[in-house]
Amino acid sequence: MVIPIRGDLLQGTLDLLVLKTLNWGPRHGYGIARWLEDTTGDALHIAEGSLYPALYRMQQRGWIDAEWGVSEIGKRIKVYTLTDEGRAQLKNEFAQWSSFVNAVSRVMATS
Amino acid sequence: MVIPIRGDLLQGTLDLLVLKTLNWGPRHGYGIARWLEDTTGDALHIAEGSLYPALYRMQQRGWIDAEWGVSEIGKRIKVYTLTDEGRAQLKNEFAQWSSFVNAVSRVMATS
DNA sequence: AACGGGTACCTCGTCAATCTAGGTACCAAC
DNA sequence: GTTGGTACCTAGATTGACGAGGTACCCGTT
Repeated sequence: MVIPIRGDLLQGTLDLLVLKTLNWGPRHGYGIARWLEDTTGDALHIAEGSLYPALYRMQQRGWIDAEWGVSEIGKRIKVYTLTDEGRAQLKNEFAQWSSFVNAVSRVMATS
Repeated sequence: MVIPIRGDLLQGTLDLLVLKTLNWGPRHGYGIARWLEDTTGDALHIAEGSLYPALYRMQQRGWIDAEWGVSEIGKRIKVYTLTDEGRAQLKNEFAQWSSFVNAVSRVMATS
């Protein structure tokens, strides 16, 4: 049974997930969503209405670069690449995430 | 060094933390915040502007009961108690949280 | 007497981010 | 010719956390 994950849990983590995905190499938006869903066994669902605004934000912040290209099957795609700033941000966000998970775990583990 | 935790990470998790706190027994709002900050070594900061609205929401949803009382030092306090529904919600939210952390971990662990 | 600081509650307005539901476009398969 | 997949986008609604403010009482210090 797959437990549905509420959207507000994703809040503040979507960027981290996207940055991590792009750390493996350039990818286009749709591909990022598919990759994330695949590697989490569909535990995460990446809504397009969340993803595209997020990609836009991250581009504005200089974390990723974008350029138009063509996919293997001939579709017009926008390919995103991690910048140096993006790599720094990834490191940063992962540290925050770890620290947060750690804190919550400490609470949940109390007895 | 303490890594500051962005507020959006807390989004969707504050309820879980409060429910878990109340699972140890009745507590008042201010006390809940202090307990959470203490047990996480101040990794989490519970803002009152987040906490009190959250308590109100959870009461409306039937997860917690509230009644006025007096603290050990004579202050007027509002004491919250977990309901059966709240206990069910705690179980539910913890399952979702675990599932989510698991999914993110799988992404972050890829190599 | 005045002040700062701790306990304890509350609310208003702002902000940020996700999601739903729509839309466009092309192509392959049935 | 209609469904379904790939691939992009946006507008509006909703939600929740937060900062900043306020009230009230008490204690200890200046």
